[in-house]
Amino acid sequence: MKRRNTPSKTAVLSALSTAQTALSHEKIQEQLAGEVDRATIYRILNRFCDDGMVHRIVADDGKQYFALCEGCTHEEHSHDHFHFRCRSCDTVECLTNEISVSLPEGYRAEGFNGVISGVCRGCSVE
Amino acid sequence: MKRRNTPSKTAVLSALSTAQTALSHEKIQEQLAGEVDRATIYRILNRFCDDGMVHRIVADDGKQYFALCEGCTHEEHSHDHFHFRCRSCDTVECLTNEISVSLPEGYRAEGFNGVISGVCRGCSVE
DNA sequence: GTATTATTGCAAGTAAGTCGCAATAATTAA
DNA sequence: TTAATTATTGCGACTTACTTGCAATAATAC
Repeated sequence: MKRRNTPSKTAVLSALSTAQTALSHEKIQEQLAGEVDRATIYRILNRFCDDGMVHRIVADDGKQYFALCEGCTHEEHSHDHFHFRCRSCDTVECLTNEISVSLPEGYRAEGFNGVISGVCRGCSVE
Repeated sequence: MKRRNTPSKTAVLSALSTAQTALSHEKIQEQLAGEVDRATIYRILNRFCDDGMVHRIVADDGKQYFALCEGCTHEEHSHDHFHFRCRSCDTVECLTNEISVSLPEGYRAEGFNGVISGVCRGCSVE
């Protein structure tokens, strides 16, 4: 199944690449209000994840956040870093620490999802 | 607000303490089918979390899982350990590694939620 | 330009979790 | 032991995040 370039896809991609943080579907929809359908945004994001361009973070609020992959090839992904979600402004950002956890014998790891929540710098200053 | 002992509360508690793993609301409901109402189970679990008897894990499937706290006092909680969710049998269990992550200046951590997903021992053998 | 088929928009559906409210029952005090 | 207080329950309705079916649209390849 070959991918096609569409205005919607471009719009979502540019929203993601402009953002300094990971974006929820909601935030993306706000930016693209009127331009792109809700369901389409979801589908585009899922495709991006399937293609390994974007990684999906499931935060402790149960919602999905999306961030462009940096320094990942299609074969080699390293998303073993934490994310921080601010409980005040609901912003999710990538932290730089890479973590490795050793699993018990016989376990196979496929995905890593680490989120620390609390209050970010901006919100604790105010 | 003082807590009361009820059969429902006891039932949920015993489900949690019998289990070797963290339980989803769904799993608990299965066990208590007909005995306790859906909403009541949710409320009991939330109360347990508020009281610090139970910790809540939000897995990468976006669902909540609950596990009894071990070795936590009301004042001092340490839940900085990872969890493992098997994508095949959907079981969530606690791992023993404790992790500490350093945050950037000005950030305050309040919650930790780390889940590694993959295939557990039981499922990879079969 | 035409054919192929990925992608879109819309509407409806699903699933997890919450909430209001009246009824019930655990606790406390009499 | 009984009566009063109020935490808890059950029910139903609701919200929110996300998915899906389907017909229409529009990228791409020839």
